[in-house]
Amino acid sequence: MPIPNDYSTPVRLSAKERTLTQLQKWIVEGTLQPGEKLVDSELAEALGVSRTPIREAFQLLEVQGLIQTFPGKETRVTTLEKDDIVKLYGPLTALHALAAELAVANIQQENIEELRAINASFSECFDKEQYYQAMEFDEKFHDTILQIANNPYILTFSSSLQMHIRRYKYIFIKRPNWESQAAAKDHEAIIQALESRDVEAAASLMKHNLLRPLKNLDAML
Amino acid sequence: MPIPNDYSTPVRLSAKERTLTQLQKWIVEGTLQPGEKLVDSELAEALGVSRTPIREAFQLLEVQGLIQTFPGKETRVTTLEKDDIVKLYGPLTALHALAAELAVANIQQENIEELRAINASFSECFDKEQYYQAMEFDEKFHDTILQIANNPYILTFSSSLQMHIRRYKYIFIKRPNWESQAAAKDHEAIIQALESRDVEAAASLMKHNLLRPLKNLDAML
DNA sequence: AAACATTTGTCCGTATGTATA
DNA sequence: ATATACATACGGACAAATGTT
Repeated sequence: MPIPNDYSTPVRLSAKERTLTQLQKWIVEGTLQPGEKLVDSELAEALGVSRTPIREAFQLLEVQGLIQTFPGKETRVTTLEKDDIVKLYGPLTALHALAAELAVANIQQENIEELRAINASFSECFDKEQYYQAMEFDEKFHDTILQIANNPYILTFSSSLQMHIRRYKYIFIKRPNWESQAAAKDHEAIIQALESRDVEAAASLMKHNLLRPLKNLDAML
Repeated sequence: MPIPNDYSTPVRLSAKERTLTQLQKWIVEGTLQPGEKLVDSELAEALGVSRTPIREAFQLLEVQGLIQTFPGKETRVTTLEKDDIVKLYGPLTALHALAAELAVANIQQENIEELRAINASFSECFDKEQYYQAMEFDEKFHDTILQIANNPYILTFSSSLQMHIRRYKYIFIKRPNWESQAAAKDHEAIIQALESRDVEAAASLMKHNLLRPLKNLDAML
């Protein structure tokens, strides 16, 4: 089990942060439906805080593209077009491929071992049919490479894209059977490319791995 | 000249928006120096609004990476490491290269003409030695291709990166001589690649064009 | 057209937390 | 260690804008 690395941050969370996290979760998981109207005073009462933290969270949710505010009028959860999910994969793939290239320059032996450990856990999840947890290990694998690449812009953008992808998955595909064992083989190939410092291969394999779910998408949607 | 598509939004700007725009400008142009402490009550008085719009603008400035808030403690303009400018160019290049690829699928004859017109204006600026305006036409050229690519995520991320690049230029390079005539030739080559729907060439030429300023950077910093 | 209801936008007072003497 | 100063976090009230009856 991965150790949460936000342990150093104080347990004390501001009302704004709690509100933001909660609303993100509700929108991504579909509790708050696409197109649903959000009234800050209602949410304030529901979450036991004043309107201020709600409005502050709204600001951030809007730049993340999860809600849309019509100034002076209303605030709504953004709608989703089923076909637009493909628009997420282009930037995601480009950024992760770049991250793989950058990671080659920075990678250490301990990184290799960590990636292998994560991928082993990922693979085990299929035997146990724990597909949701598999998804989390998959994300952890990719996040680790982003960390090694050491570029804050890639990190920020990727996590934003990842959140939207999760939302699409939750809304349009209800069952958590998104991962295939083939992905574990992809991961091992990526690790080997990093290990042998093969920039081209790392980028190319990364693209291939990320585009894999796109192939089965038509069948699932 | 394209018609700004935010004309439908009322001329009436909220205090929050005015505040945000003003603070962005001050930070990017260096009026508010890197590391400078920001006190909401002071800015509120200076801008003639209350603390609320200031705080709301702070939220957005923080996710844009222009300021950093230490909750309950203080708020400061983010510092800049001169060497970190190269970290901006990786993602920027990857996203614009992807945009060029996507634009190939969507491009129309009128787009070609618009791009040629923008590039002509860009080129003229050098004869007049209007280097600041040249930069604006250069950005307009690239923005137009992003528009044609029609991917909202690329658009958002690129504009964020662009803002940071402007900030680096303002802080570390004072003179606005960042553009070279060679860029105009790059642009024409890109246009031809788009016109002949050559995906590979479009992406490759785009990368080359964007990385050009990076070569002269050492001399300037 | 005008008054109303609803919701967002703004202001300011107070509480809480942090740093310094 | 305690007190004090200061800045931020939050709350509640009022103002402005929008849509409706």
